[in-house]
Amino acid sequence: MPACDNRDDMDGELEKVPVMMVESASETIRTTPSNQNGVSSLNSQSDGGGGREGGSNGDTNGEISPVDFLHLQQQQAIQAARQFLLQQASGLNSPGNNEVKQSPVQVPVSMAMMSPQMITPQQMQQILSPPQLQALLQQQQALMLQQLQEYYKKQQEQLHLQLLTQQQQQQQQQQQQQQQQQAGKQAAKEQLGNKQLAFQQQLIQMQQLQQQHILNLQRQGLVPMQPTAAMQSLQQAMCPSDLQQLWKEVSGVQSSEEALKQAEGLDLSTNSSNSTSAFPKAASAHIPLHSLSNGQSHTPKRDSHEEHAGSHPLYGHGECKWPGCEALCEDMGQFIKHLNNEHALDDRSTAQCRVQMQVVQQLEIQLAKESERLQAMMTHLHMRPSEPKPFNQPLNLASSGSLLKRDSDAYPEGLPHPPTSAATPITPLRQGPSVISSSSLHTHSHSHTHGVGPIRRRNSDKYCTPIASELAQNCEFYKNADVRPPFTYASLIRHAILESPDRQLTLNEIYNWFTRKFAYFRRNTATWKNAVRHNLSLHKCFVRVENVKGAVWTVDEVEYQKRRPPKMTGSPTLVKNMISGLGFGSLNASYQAALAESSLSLLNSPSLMTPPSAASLNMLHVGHDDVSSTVEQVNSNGSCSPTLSPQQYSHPVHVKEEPTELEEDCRPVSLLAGVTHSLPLPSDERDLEEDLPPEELE
DNA sequence: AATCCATTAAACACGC
DNA sequence: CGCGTGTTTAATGGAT
Repeated sequence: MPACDNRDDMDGELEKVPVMMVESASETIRTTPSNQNGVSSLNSQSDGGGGREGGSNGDTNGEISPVDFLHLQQQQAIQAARQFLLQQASGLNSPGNNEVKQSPVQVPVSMAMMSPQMITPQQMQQILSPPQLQALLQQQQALMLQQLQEYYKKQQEQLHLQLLTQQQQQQQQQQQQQQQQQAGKQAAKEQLGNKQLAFQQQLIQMQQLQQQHILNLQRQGLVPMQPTAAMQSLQQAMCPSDLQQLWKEVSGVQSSEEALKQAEGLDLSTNSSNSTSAFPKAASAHIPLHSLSNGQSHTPKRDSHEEHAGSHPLYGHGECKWPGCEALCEDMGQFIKHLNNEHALDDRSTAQCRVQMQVVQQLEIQLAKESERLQAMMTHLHMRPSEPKPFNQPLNLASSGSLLKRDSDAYPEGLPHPPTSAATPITPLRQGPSVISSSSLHTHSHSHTHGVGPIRRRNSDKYCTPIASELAQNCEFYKNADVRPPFTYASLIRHAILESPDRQLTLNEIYNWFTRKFAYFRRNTATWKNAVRHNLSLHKCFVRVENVKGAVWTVDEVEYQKRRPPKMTGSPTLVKNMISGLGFGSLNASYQAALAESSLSLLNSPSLMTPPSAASLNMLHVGHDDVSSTVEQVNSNGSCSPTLSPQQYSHPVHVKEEPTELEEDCRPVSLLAGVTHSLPLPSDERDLEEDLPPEELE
């Protein structure tokens, strides 16, 4: 997917190149950026796509080398095989006639769960389609099962030898006799009738040895520990029900396990249930605990030891929420009683606890991965810092990075932050326009499809109500990111004009405003300038006022509001559209509402506007003016409905009519520009200014 | 399907 | 004449 996007980007760039080249030749505006852009695009293309900077993003995401893929395949297979192995191991404990309540069976499972090296099989899932996974899994499972079965048998023989020596030292001849029988599984099974304590002890020892052996193997990497198949299914579809199912499987493996054992004919069960359960429990419960807990700092805390203060995380809706339990408890007291009875410190609980740890760990890994992917996506779609950026690559990148970062840090709480996980320390990349991101995305892709930039989304016009807040929030972004703003020319022009001290601008000043505020408009100048002129002339809301120095453009706010669809109400719809546009339509309503609310709160509270604005102080004069005027607009405009604002703009409107000579004489329009140049500019701003053709040069 | 609107392109006029 | 500015027309396409 990333690759495709990149390709599209490239195509878009390429298509634009000729235009830009032509324009840059005739444009007064600094052409260096455009030229660089074109060149870089061409170069990257001549590379045969090798220059796909975007690849850096994609690499971290979905793409995987063949080697990695093979590795994953092996892990997958091994994982499946491990499960088989474990089940066999558990088979050692499990008596011939398994009792449902028998816990020893679960011990090996718990061991299995204590995977020291958490390899993520979900990588596999990201690459393969479910059917592919299924087929692959089955195939490899069969293979590896066979191999491991043989291997396991060898190990068993070794264990038997070990046991034999041990037995000779410690045991009596009688026991040895038993052991010989045990050596052959079938034989052992046939002699089930004779249960002797000593024999059971031997079994226990053997089991311990086997477990230890498995552990050793695991440590040596011979038997990589991985989440069980259940864990993987959990990753594929992690819903509560699945979790519950998993838990039931884990805590009640008897059935499936037994079936498997029988199928394999490896049932080693020799003794009858009751008596055995005690030993393996005690023995196996500790082994995994201590020998396996490398890396896993948290030792399972048992709920029975927790203090219960009215509520309990494991108790809710009258149910015990212990994994796979679902026991009904009428009240807390009953629940605690149940907890202490049913989920006391035993190997089963321990095993379940480990599984839960595993689950959490897997989820965290998954979360980290998804977060990383999200960041990469954001980076690619919004910032596109890795792309062969047109203008001032190093400078702009550096400056934009810091700016963005600062902006991000300064973000008010209420702002719709990206749902990045707190668990994953991710690079503090700014996600671009916080509110308009989707529309800008839309825009961008659209522009690519058409070769030449800007999109004209009608809906984008709807979005222009919040334009003030949008720009205020993301001005840094637009200044540095080559993203077309999701606003119509008319709204942008209006904003530019209203933002000016006198609410009037010359055409050239409007041009400069565009280039100053949007990196996007630093290229394709002929196109958008023509569009600006066209809009100025076309829309009644823009009034040309003759002036000594020529003419300035003002905004007839009444007219402007007139032409706007009355329905468009503001953030909620906006956010909704944006979310859907982002492909997050599945987000629950509450989250959407939260987003909408947060953006609304922003619009309604000028104070919240301060932080972002502070970041824009880099803009110096522009920044300041921008802030004040923006906030002003936000208050009126942002309070929503365009319907009620016209009056509030009456002032500007009037200003425009007065402007004539007196105004002009008092306040030359060029004053602003002059100030701009006299002031020291931050690096990026300076860059921008250099790019500008500015009237201020006059 | 019709209509509106935004965008883009382009032709043209005018003044400097 | 070239350029900037401004107006206008037409085509296109998304949105309603």
